[in-house]
Amino acid sequence: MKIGEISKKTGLTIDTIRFYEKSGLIKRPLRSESGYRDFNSDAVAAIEFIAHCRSLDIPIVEIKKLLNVRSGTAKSCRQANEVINEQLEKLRIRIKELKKLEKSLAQLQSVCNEELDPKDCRIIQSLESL
Amino acid sequence: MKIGEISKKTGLTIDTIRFYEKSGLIKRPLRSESGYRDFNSDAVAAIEFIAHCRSLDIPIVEIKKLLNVRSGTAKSCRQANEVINEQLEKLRIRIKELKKLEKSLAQLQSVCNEELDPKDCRIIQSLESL
DNA sequence: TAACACCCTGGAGCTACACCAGGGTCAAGT
DNA sequence: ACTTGACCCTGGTGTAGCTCCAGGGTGTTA
Repeated sequence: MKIGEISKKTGLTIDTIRFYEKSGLIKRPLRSESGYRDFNSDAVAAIEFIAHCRSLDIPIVEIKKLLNVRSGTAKSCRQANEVINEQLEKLRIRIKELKKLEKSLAQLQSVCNEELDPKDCRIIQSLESL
Repeated sequence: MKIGEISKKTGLTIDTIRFYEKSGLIKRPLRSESGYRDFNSDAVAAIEFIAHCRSLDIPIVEIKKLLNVRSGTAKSCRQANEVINEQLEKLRIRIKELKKLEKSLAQLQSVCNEELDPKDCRIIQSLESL
């Protein structure tokens, strides 16, 4: 399969797929006579695997670990568990942070919703001291 | 005030303050004979304002708009309201996305918490197809 | 043979900084 | 006078995960 077909199949852009190759996430595919990349079905499956991981916002370094488990390079799936656990923990922390931010911004939003002279805007005033 | 003092006062790193200067967020300060930056109290207030905005995760381009309102360059505070509204909206969308992600990851976490042979790990299996 | 869709490489740009090397400055202590 | 240590300077590189671009080759169809 050519890169454009993979792109359509996975929803990743062509640039992204090339980027994954350059980052060592996927093996360098065979090339046609004209130099076009030619992906076999294993490669396609790997790329789809990666796309699924990215849709869960798993960072590339972590995906590499998952790929090691997937390929059987790792002897157990412990690393996969670790990756998911860590990601989930970070995500939950992040959500808490964002909720705090939401409160702060909502508070800020509430203090002025008119078109005042800048000097009188309580948003700006609040941001001075907070 | 020298940059190190500002740094301690605001909690921003020295690099960050220099970065704000380079990005045009703050005016270039006067220099002492030896070439050290020397910030006056207006500059300090501006930097604190920026620090407060960043603590709310407002991006630098948006902070520029707020600074225009703050300085009275804008005639009303409409832009400030817009910035806060937009940020809040984006934030709420982001929180929703992250909650979905959390569900997905939690689901994934639940399917395997052992040390299995990689072939048998349901985390990996799930990531194949999703 | 022209048009058009597709592919290639290498490099720059994005965000908001952090970090580094290599060098100057300044005040205090000996 | 000299050294030490804390501070400051500039310019450049690195981070994550891509996106976009220029300048060029390839392949198929009319």
